[in-house]
Amino acid sequence: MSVATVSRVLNASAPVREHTRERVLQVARELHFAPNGAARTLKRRQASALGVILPDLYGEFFSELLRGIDLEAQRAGHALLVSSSHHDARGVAVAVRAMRGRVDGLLVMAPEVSSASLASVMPDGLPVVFLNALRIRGATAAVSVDNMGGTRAVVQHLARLGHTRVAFLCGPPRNADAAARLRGFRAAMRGVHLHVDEPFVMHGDFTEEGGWRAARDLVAARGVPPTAIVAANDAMAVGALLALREAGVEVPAEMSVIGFDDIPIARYVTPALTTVRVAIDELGARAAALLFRALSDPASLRKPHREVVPAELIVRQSCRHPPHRQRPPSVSSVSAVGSQ
Amino acid sequence: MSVATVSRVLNASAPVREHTRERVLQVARELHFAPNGAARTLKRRQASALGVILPDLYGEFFSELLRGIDLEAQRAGHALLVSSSHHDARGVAVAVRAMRGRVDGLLVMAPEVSSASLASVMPDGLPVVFLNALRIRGATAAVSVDNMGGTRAVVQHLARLGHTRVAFLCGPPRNADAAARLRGFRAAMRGVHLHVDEPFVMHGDFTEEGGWRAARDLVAARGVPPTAIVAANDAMAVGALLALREAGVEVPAEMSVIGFDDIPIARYVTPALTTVRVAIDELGARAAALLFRALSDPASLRKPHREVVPAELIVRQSCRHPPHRQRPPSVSSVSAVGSQ
DNA sequence: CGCGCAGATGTAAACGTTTTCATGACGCGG
DNA sequence: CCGCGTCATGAAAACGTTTACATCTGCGCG
Repeated sequence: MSVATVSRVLNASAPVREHTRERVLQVARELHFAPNGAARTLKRRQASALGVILPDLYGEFFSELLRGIDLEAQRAGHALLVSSSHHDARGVAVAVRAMRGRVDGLLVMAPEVSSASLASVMPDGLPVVFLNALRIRGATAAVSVDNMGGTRAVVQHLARLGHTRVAFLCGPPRNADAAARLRGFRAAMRGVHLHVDEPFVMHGDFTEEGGWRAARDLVAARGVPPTAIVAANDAMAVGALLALREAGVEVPAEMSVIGFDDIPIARYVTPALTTVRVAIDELGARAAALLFRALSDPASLRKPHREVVPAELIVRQSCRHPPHRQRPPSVSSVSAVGSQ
Repeated sequence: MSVATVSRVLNASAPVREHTRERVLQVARELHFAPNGAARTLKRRQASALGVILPDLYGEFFSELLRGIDLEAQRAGHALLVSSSHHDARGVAVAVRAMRGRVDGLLVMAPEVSSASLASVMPDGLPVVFLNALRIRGATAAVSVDNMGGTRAVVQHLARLGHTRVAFLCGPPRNADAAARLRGFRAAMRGVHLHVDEPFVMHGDFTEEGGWRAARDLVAARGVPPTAIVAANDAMAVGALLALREAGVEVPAEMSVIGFDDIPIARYVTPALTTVRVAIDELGARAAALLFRALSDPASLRKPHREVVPAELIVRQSCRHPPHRQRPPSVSSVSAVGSQ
């Protein structure tokens, strides 16, 4: 029998007489035959795979993200071609080139790469959905976290508790999420008529150690300390918690700490971390779903599409009202206490 | 100019005159040309990709594993084709078939699939390295964690502290790691001449909730309780910690708890969890390295090769010597205290 | 009884590369 | 001046599928 018949049997793409069908299947089983994916992709012009380009794979964030993507891809019968450790535009470009012809679409997360250079390395004719990226020039789709809303919730929560001197621990300078969270913080502080003390805006890098260093410096600095620290992510908040404990500053009695992301660890630190929950798996799933939509309806990519996954405040034990000012007893102090 | 020349320029596979080379590159840039991966794979008979088949993607374990694999694959210029959620033999078979012709080798983790059925679904002619699997029949390679050594260290630690009544929280019944850890526990207990009380061997499922349930039942049971709980993984140990706190049992004063894996959370729970550290990323990296070795030297797959990554006891705060027996004061009690 | 038609199967082209072989140009030694 | 080796390039086959088209076999209907 001919290769064509075999193909028809295996794909059920055309009627084949029962007798020959059986024989083909039997022989296929005997020879452990499995079709060659590359040839199939080449001919069909569809790879049944999605390319995923990530800056890194370290930590729970990426694990969750991948899980969300995989869930959606699996449902559509697609595999995932994953490539990580691409921090700069060149790295992303290399990864994209390597994926050409082996995937049907691309999910790209490169929070540290500028919008312009990202757009310039994207292949034409391959649908792309960006994750957590800066606003991308040109007609593209993107899914991102509601960083502004999340930080607004944080600031409003602290303001309600009575905090006025609030410090902010930034993420890496060129990171899109980090930048958005700082912007959100500033805007929200304006919104509740609070002043942002510039020395209270500290540099960090999204790592635990960075948070630890920043908090250590903060409590060591002279001058009136803040009563609350807002970290741009949970890892830094956890580091800050550690530094504060080492410095003998009690949380939340003397200092409130609040994070962002709600990584699993947040529940387990002492005191449990008040933070902003982001459904990271949903971020991935939504991005994948968006990509599939673009695949089935290429016209939908014409107009830029942007989705935002919500960020929700999770109140735990690391925030409380600020401590009373420690002043020599006086009329003004008493009245301040009385005003609570 | 011809396609052949273009191919030679892009791969630097044969001398091309400088002038034509320039021209080819220029045009390629203009057209944003990128070679088609499927066609390349088909012709070259090498995909520059590794297939990774996992049971799941949930939690830090897989994130770390993938990171280790990716690190090694990246070094060799290979991409990763990831497929997860394959718990049974059929699921693995489907994934394997889908990867045929798109990868150069396979990394398979299927701790719940029996060795025989796993062997039967593996394609011939494609190198495979198993992760954390039961002993596979036939000539294959595998990398696994030193579960026996890890549990031995745990038991010896507890024995040194003076524990005699030790409970064990099993993982899922058909899971290879879970089984090995239980076997290791029993063997080690025999090794230190301690009796394993069968009611103290509790069923679990590697989840936090499973650990919580088991610990709750344990303290609610009548009879003399154990003085230490060994969990087959950290997630269950964390759940047990929670259940004990809820039941008012103090850890480590009244009960010691010890885990396995050293997931990041372990450091942050209160009390910090004593556990066994496994370099999960190394597990992945070693498996990938082994696969690459097999690729460059197919003969090396002839003889089965097995690697074991070490497991190291990490002492934190969740284990202490057992509490003194609470008996009505008597001569024997006093002498027991005196004997310490 | 012959023609057309439907259903089953074979043939061959095409997908986009890589690579072998052939061809042409060129310089050099005989 | 010719033959030969070397270097650059073109032509074409091959990789393993899918699929449009051709072919063949019956069968029903005019």
